[in-house]
This record gives sequence, C-alpha cells and structure tokens, in this order.
Amino acid sequence: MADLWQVTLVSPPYQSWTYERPSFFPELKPGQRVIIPFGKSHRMGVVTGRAEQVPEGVEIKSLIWPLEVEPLLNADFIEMADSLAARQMTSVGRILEAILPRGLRTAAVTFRIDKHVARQKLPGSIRPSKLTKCSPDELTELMELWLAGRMRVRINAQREAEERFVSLVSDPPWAVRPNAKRQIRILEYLLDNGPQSLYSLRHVLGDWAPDTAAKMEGRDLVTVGELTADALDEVDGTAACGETEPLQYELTEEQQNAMDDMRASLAKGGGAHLVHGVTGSGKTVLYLEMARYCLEQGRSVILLAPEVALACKLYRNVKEHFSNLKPVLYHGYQSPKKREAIFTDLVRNAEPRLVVGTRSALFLPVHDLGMVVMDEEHDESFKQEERLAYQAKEVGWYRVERTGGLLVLGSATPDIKTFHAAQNGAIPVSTLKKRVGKSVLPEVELVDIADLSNSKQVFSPTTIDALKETVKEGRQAIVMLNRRGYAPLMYCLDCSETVRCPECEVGMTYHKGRERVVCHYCGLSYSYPLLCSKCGGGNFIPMGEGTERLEEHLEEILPEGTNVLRLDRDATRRQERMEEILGAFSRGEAQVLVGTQMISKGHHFPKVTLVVVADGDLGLNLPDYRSSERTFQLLVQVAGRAGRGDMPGKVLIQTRNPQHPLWNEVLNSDYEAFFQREIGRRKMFGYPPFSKLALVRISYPADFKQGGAAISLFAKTLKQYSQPLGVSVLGPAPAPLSMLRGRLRFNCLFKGADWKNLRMLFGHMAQANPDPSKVRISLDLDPLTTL
DNA sequence: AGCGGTAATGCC
DNA sequence: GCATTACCGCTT
Repeated sequence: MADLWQVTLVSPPYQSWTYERPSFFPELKPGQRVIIPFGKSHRMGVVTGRAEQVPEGVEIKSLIWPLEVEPLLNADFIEMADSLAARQMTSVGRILEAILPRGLRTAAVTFRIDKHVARQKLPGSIRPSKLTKCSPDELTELMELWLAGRMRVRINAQREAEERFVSLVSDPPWAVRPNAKRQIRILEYLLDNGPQSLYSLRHVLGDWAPDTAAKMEGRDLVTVGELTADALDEVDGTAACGETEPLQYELTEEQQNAMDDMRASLAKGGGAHLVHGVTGSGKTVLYLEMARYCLEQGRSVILLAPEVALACKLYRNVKEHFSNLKPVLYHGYQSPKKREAIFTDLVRNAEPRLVVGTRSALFLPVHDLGMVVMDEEHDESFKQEERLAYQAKEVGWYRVERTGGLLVLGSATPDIKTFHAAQNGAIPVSTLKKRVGKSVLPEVELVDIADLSNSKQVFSPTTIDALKETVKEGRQAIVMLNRRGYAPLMYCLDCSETVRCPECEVGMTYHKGRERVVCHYCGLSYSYPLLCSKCGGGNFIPMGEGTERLEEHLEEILPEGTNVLRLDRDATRRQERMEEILGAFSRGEAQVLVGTQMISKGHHFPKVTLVVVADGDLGLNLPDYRSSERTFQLLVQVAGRAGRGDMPGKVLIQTRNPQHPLWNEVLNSDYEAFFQREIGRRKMFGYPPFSKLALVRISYPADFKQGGAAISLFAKTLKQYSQPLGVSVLGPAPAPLSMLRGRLRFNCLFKGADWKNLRMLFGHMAQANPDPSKVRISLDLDPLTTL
C-alpha cells in the first residue's frame, strides 16, 4: 500500500493535493516543507497530514525532496494557520504564504553537496528538476548524504539576487531623458511605493525591470542593495530612529502596582491585561521589567510597536536595558534573507527569547510564549487590511491563550472595545496617571478659526503669536495637519472644474515639489502644469491646505532664518529620509516640524514646547462610527509630544466648532469622560462593542456589463439569508469612493450578534457570485472604517 | 478549414 | 502561477 500524504501549496492555487512518499524518502511529519512536482514544474508545499481518502481517476505523483530534516513548522504553527484560515474564510496555503518569510516559501532552490563527498561521480550541486530523473539507487545514495547533513538547501542565485532592494537616490526631478519610458516608470513606482525588491519590480512592471534598474544604478538614479535598516542593524544594533528617551529605571508606586498585577495574572494562567497610562507615564520601563521577569521564568516575550521606527526605538531601549541579552528585531523592512534567518534560528534554538518588532513578528515561532506586549494598542497599524486582513490583537490573544501567557495592551487612549472589556471586568486594568520625572502634561487651548474660513489665512493671530514666541525663545514647535500634498483641490478659473482622477473620480492633490497632481487613492499622477480636461485652459488655483503648503506658509510668516522641516509620507519616500528629518529636528537644526499624523507617534523631542493642530475638525465629521474615537486618540497623542523635557508644553487646537463636546475631553486629557460619552452613543446605535460589524467589499471592472445584475443577485441572496441568520444588512450600495483603479465599488455592511453568522452570510454571497473572475468580493471583519 | 487572440481549465 | 486547451470571430 502506497504511503500517501496531503501537501498544501503555499502559492496559487493554494489547495491541498495528494502525493506519494517514495521508498527512498525518510518518514514525514506534518509541518515539513517539501518540493513537489506540480503541472510541468515543481513547487514548494507543506505536509499537512496523511491522505485520508485517495482521489479517484488521477495518477498520484511522488514527492521530490524534503527541504529540511526536522519540520520547520510545528503542529502549533500549522494549527495557528488553520485557525486564521477559518476566521478569514480563506485557504491555509494563502495564510502560510502571508506569514512565512519569502525565502522559506520558494521552490527555486539548488541542493549543494559537500565538496569532499562529491568526488564519487556526484555533481557539486543538483536541482529539483534533475532529481526527478535520477535512478532509485542514486536517490537512495543522495538521501543518505542529505540525512547526514552533507547536502544542503541553497536558494537560487538569481532568485536571491532579486531579493535585493532598489531605492531612489534623490527626490524628483531626476536627470533622465523624457523618452526613457521604462526608467521613468521605475522612478515613479519607487516614489509612490517606497523601496522595492527587484523581484516585485519584475512582477509589477515586467521582465525588463531588473535589467533597467541595474542600468539606472550605474547612472546613480537608484541604489540596489540591502536595505539600510538591515545594514545599521548589523552595526550598532538598531537603525537610527531619532533620539531615544532616557528611561527611568526606578519604578514608581503606580508602576510597581501594575507590575504586581501583571505577575499575578501570569501566575493565574495569563490572559489579557490593559495598561492605561498617560503619555510619558513610563509604560516602556514596565514592559521591559515584565519582559525580564518572563525571561527569568524561562519564557519568551514578543514586544510589538505599531510601526518600524517605533519598533527600532523599542529595540534600542531593550539593548540599553538588558546587558546580557541578545534580543531579536523583526519587521517588514528587513531583507527576506534576514527574516528567514531569524525564523529558522527561533525554530532551532529553543531557549527563551525576546523579540521586538511590528505586527508581522507575531507569527514568529518562539518557544513557550509567556507574554505579548502591544504598545499603543489602539493604533490602526495593528490591523492589516491589504492582502490578508487580520487584527494583531486577535492573533496575539490566540497565541497567549495556547501557552497560558499574558497579552499586555498598553495605551494612553485605549481602543473603545478594549476599555469596554476592562470596564466589564473581562480584562484587568492597571492605570498610570502620572508622568514619570519632572515633565507635566501640557496645557491645551482651543483656537476658534470659524471667521478665518473665507480668507486665505490658515492660522489665527493667536497661533501665529505663539509660534513666533516659541521660535524667538529658542524652543521648538510641531504643527500637525493630517493632509499631505500642497492643495487637495485644483480649481479651473475658466470653467470651474476641478482636476479629477479618471480612475477613481476623486479630486487630485497638487504636489508642488513633485510638479505633479496625484490621486491619493490609486497613486495615478500627471505632471503639472496641465491643461483643463473640460475647457483646455491652464489657469488653475490651488484650494485648501496640505502639509507642503503649510510648510511654505510658515516660512513666510516666521522670522527670517527660521528653519521648517516637513515629515509626511511624501518627504519620507526615500529610505533614509525619515531618520534624517527626525535626527535633524532633534539636533535643533530646525525650529518647526510640520507633518501629518506621522509626527504624533512616540517620538521624543525634549525641546518641543508648542504643538499646533492646524485643523482639529478634520476627520471628525466623517460618516464613520469610529471617527470621533480616531480623532480623540490622534489629538491626545499629538498633544503628548509637547513638554516632554524640563519646560512645560502648550497645545493649540484650531477649530471652527469650539462647542463640540470632544474638545473638553481633549483639553483635560480626560479619556474616561470621552469613553462614557462614546460608549453611550455606541450603545444607542448598536455599534461595537455592542455588536459585531463586517464590511463586504464588492468590485468589478467599470466596463463589465453584467456588473449591475451581479449586484442585484447579491441583494437577493442577502434578502433571503440575512433574516434567518439574524444579521442586519446595509447595502449593497455604491462605496463612498465609488470608483477606484477603474473598478466600480460597492459596500455592504453586516451587523450581527456574533462572527459566525456574519461569516455564514458572506459564504452565501460568495457562492452566489456569478463570475468570480470579474466580480471580486472580500470580507473584512471589524473594519477600521465603514466607508 | 485555418489563423490569432483570449478566456477557461487543470494541475495530485 | 502557468501551461494547455477550448472557444470565438474572422479570413480564405
């Protein structure tokens, strides 16, 4: 009887297939990666178990070769992937593809045979395709070598070379001929999407891309190599991420109490724990001391920050705090090679480890996970929305639940759902009310700008005075405006049209520095100046404000010699720019820093005494149930940037609506008042945490004629199944951004008592899809925005 | 019937 | 994801 196994493909079409273990092959264990024949070529797959029933009418092929002697993925890891697949209603293969480092899911490998055994007529290296042609005797001989560790896996050189990253050398304009179309495409693509691997350039732009990129490297337009973050990581342990805040190691009474509570939770078998502490209250020290405790107990720890720069900063804190420990840094901007090495190292070395990283670090195979810490747990970056949608909090919860570990959620402004659970007693909570050391919470003031709305002024006289004074006294100020670019609308003076994106039908933002108008949704851009598509005229005026225009404006109103820096996604496109800007500002080379919400996150500038929120109303009135939560969190967070040193800080929030109840709560940094008001509103309208929400996104190409019929079919299906499942449905209705990248979009909001029924209803919809190749539907559980 | 292009299908 | 095959409109 043949020995049959199920192998799951970690690349399309992702399903599980049956293969035979040939006689020369060693025993298999689930979780083992193997090379399998698939169609005309070969692929990498993961053994998921024995084949229970034999497929009929197909000739079963044999496995080609194992990729490791001991399985890389243990049963827990496979179980985690299974559980994620069930939650997201997709296949395990897709999940594995999303959570494994790239090097560990490629089949483009060569087996190298040790030199001193190669003399016996064996080649020095052998490819999988060659292995399928070997005789049984040769295979048996090779397998002996493999099991003795004398035959090793090597990722193919070309494949590995394509893992290198391409980054821009300078900002536009570039020294390139206007008819060098391919070069311009690469430059534009890098500008819009940040550094990319040669591999992804080839996939997105075409097979010519790696060659063209190599030529461009010769002309100093781009650099091709390891990411700088990687290089810096080797040298001094961390990329330069601005100044690290000096930590006060002596625990305050509040911190000590929190520590005792968490230890007690851990002793009782773990669970979630909320640390609600104002900005600057010393949450980091608390995490580090808890980490020390866990490691002493022989258990591993994962510390997560919402973004790379903050993870690097935390990593540096860890290195300073622990002298005799080798922590691991893991995030999406490290090279695939590095990430792969970390993954295998964690599998092979079972000792307790401390991992610092961003959300993807949650999937690392650390042994005996004692604690997961999520700093700034309310941050939206903890939810991944593109490709595979997952909420890191849920994954973290899943992981600690299995190991009896602790999930520590820390924030000054917790997620409403988290705090609600704490209020109900479902999650224990430790509160830190005082800032550590001398610094005190800043004073917050409202500035009414209602009478400014028709003039060209952005800042009220009060704001301008405060800025001038801060600069005069040699201190620093931060100005936040949550909108990048120069002006969000370009208005044609001749025919009163605005410049719109033909693919998305939204206004295109003018970027003065790039000399382009850009669609902020799909990235399409045109060079500017341009002619009006309606009347052919060229007289546009910019309407509204973006960070770029604010920067220009500030340079005009502030005294001669004042330096203004800007920090937003545009300014930080080039790899090192973010660190350069943060570094320059913390060294005092500029007095004012203008930026988007990027500047609100975790940075420590002791000389900043003034924070200005240019438009506090932005984002407050969006038709989204979380908009006030988001605004409150952002404002408290950015206010926390002021007065972190010895000098007291001041925050000015400009608003056209000073009566809004939110302001009082922000002024007093009164999270609980905000929470009480918000939870009342949520209860009244039945929003989370009083219900579960799911957003179903439907889209099809704008020229697909049967699209309308598909939508009515979905509507009919929903009508039929929603009531029996107890799910209330809004839509399908055209999405607020009704067209994106040439696809018409529809949204459908599900509200119900539990996730199971929301999933089932989605399942019915997916089944009713008349043309899955044209009509795409996807499920987003607990969406960040319902827009 | 013969051609070139594209959509649909199978892959164990 | 990729190769093979089925299908379509159109020429000869």
